[in-house]
Amino acid sequence: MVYRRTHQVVKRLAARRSAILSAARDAAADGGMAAVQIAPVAVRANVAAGTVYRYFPSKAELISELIAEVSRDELTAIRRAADAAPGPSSALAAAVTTIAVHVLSQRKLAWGILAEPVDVDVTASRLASRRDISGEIAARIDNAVRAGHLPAQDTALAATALLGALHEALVGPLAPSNLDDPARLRDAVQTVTLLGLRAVGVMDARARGLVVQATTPAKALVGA
Amino acid sequence: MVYRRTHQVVKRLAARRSAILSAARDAAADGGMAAVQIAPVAVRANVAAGTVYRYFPSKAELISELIAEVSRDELTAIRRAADAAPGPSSALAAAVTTIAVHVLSQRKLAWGILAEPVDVDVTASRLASRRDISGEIAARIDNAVRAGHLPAQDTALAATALLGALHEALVGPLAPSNLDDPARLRDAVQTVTLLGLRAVGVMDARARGLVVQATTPAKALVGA
DNA sequence: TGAAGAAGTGAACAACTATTCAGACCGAAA
DNA sequence: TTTCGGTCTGAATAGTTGTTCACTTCTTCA
Repeated sequence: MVYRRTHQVVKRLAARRSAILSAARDAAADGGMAAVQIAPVAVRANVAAGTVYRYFPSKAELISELIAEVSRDELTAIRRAADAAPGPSSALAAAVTTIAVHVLSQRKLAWGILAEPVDVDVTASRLASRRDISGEIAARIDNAVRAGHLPAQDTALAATALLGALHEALVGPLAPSNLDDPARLRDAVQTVTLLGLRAVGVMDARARGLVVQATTPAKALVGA
Repeated sequence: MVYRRTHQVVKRLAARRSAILSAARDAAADGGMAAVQIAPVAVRANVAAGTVYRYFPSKAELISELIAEVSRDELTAIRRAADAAPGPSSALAAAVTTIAVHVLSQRKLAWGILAEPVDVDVTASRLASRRDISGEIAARIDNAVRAGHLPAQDTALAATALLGALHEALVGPLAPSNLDDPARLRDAVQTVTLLGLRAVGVMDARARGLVVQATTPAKALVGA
């Protein structure tokens, strides 16, 4: 009398799991990580608190998966943008711009994923998230160096610094306030991208059209 | 029958207050903000838990003062270093280097002050801390711009980005690991300072001796 | 249709710490 | 030395949330 999960049940279970994860993501996007509490998330997902624990062994695990998921999406977007660029320098510019735009369009989520205080230990998945994205940027810098567009440098450190600059300038507590205005937002993205590119040795990004060019396609994402 | 505090008592009270604050600072330097809990801090300060509340209305207030104090010290050091420099560009370099060195020599404390999760709300004092230090850097950038050494730019945003880069690269979770080795540490400080200066438009900081020059006096601080 | 096992429920529990407060202790004035 | 307000103490309190578990509901299969 073996009980076997019907295909339908398997699907329902998967859907429920993903509903819980989505609920957590929505909560984080709304109110930051502080809003990711088991009871409220359960309500959003239309399940009971106990049910969450049938899918995730602990809150730490839930948040870790949330971070991993967001991070995965981010990485995909970065790669897509960079791969579409015509050369290594503009690929780097596109990657940086993509991050800037994403981060700005979901500021609370970004802050939550990156740095917001959480009451459980999620350092491991935050570390992984940073490592993945920083690694991607480092690779793009490396490409530009190899192509002779940038001076040789410690690319890993440069990538990390670049991300730190982006995040602090765009979602940190000192970030400019009126970024809801699309024009200002584009300005901020441009300015910060320019700073970042100059830091790694790009000399005249604006003149060469790297920044503006990279900004244009990404701009659409803000509306979405 | 007016009870008046003797001068001696006043002094003892002040000493005790400062002992509590120091204990909190030590705890933070040892184990980050997580270690700043009322009971352990009280033990370090040789008082009972309740006594802490005769000096600080809440844990939030205690930590806020801690942040303000560290921030004040930091600002003083930055100003001293910058004011001792011969010109605006090297003043900027000196300021940046000073921050880098300080942050590295007290990594846990820096991380705690800046970004570590805390269970009480200290956003206001963190914001103030950032604003003060970022403001100082912005002013130094401004000086260099006015002197014609740097291109015109949004100095506030640049300063914020610069600090973000410093922090992420030096105390963030992706910071290089073997910074206990003094040589590596100096390398990291140099590299990151260079990046930061390039970002704001300094073209050949290393060639012009800005970075090395600024590093040398600050190096002594690491030992202290 | 019914038996057996899986999944879902939500109120109760547990653990962690900031905070309180009634009483002990200390120091200043008489 | 006595009195009395200020100061200190630390065990008890309180509030917050993650987590559990006895029970209900649903699903599979004979």
